[in-house]
Amino acid sequence: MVLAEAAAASRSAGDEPRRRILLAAGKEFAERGFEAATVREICLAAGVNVAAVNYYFGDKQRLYIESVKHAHEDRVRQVPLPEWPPGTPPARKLHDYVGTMLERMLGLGQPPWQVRLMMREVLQPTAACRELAEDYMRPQFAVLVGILGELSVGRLSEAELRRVAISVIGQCFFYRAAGDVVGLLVPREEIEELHTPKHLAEHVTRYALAALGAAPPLGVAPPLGVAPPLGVAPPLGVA
Amino acid sequence: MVLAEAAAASRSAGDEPRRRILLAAGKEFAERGFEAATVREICLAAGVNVAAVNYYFGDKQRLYIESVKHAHEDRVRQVPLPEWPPGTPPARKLHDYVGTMLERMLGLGQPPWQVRLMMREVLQPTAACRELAEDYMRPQFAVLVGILGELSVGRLSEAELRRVAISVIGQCFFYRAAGDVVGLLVPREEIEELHTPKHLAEHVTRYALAALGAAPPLGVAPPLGVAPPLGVAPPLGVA
DNA sequence: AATCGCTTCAAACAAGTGTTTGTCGCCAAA
DNA sequence: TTTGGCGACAAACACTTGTTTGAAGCGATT
Repeated sequence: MVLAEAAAASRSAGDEPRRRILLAAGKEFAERGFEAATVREICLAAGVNVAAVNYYFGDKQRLYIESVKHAHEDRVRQVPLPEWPPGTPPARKLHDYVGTMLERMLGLGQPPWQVRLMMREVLQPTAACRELAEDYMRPQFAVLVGILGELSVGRLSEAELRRVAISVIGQCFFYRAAGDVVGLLVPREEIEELHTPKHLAEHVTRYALAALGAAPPLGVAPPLGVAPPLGVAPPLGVA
Repeated sequence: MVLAEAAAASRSAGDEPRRRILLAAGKEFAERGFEAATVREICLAAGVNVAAVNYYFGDKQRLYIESVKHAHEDRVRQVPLPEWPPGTPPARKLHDYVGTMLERMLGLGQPPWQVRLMMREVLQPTAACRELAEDYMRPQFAVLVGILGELSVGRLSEAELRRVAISVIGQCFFYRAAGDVVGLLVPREEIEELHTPKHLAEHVTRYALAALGAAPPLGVAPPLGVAPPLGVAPPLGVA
């Protein structure tokens, strides 16, 4: 059909400039922030005319919103949460969860500007992106709280679980957000060796498990790897 | 002396506009970032002429650097680390350290823009402010690593201690940096009750102590307060 | 009174900003 | 072939930006 052809054309060739703008805008906004990024620079990088932004997105503000949404959805699609079969030990779920979160933040396979863009939003949310926080982050947060609830089998209140969840997320967040400063405090080779998503996931998970009494304290037993089965640790005697 | 009088005048009345500019600039830079903040707005808020910025600071860039330094020094002076007498239990030191850090970040007695300004620098350090990171943050970080070393009495390597230290700092950081998003995930009254510097300090400290085996796991024993003596917990039997 | 140095000010500057405009080329529909 | 509309473009628009300028204002010193 001619109509189908036209539609396809307007979505492939026709939307190619639109996607190029979205890509360039994401990088530029991430690196320089909304107000400092210039439409001209974005269009130059995208290889389109200045007027194209107005043509495709209306104005700079709406281009920004589209960029943030696009970046986040892209990132979540790239690194999804695994599906756990019933009966999966909560310790493994936690490990997977933390690993996924860190992979999203630190994963080197994908451009880093996407995360940086999100960081800006977290630090100072834009009105249009609160909905994104509501729609995406809240359910993710609930999953984590659920896992922690399984791990602590009723010993902690909902409020306490949320605090622990924030602690877990905060650690993951910090490794990315403050990466530059961390680089000033830790030897370079240590970062390259130990600050990979895999190693950090083990650390953050172990840290949480030990704090909850679901694993031995740090430095007491070999750190959990992928190989050894993850279960709830034997109850600890309390003084 | 006339000379002394003149010097005093040039440092009190004479530097009053300078200080007013520094104050207004700090707020403006913190809220909008370096490039988005405008010299005109700053001068309007400070009640001085636009040319004053150039007169007192040379240009916008140097005004920014001065603002960041001023804000940080001010904050550190407002909430200093306590002096610990020899023999102070490391668990108490950790509690004090975390409390100080959170008080600096969340303390309501002082304007919040100072911290926000620092957040921007941590997220994306400016060339001129790396020295600040070197001079101020590195020694502070070393103190924390030392405390954690005491707590784990040789069971952890230096690299592992640094990772734990980053975890502790990351949690404190996140409570401030992502405050707005946290507000979307946690009920309002829970924040007002539990997300105070004091309560959070207890949580972060307890979390770390439990992870290191220096306190019972979360939810097993009453949380540590100021009253009960803090010491190293009895060694834990390992499975 | 005259002079000097420091501070303040309104005004202007050149550069860069987001946005709009009118035109031109192109390709399918009539 | 003509027509119509869509997409791209250079040019211009109105505005804001950081910075500079030169002329005062003011008090203390000579």
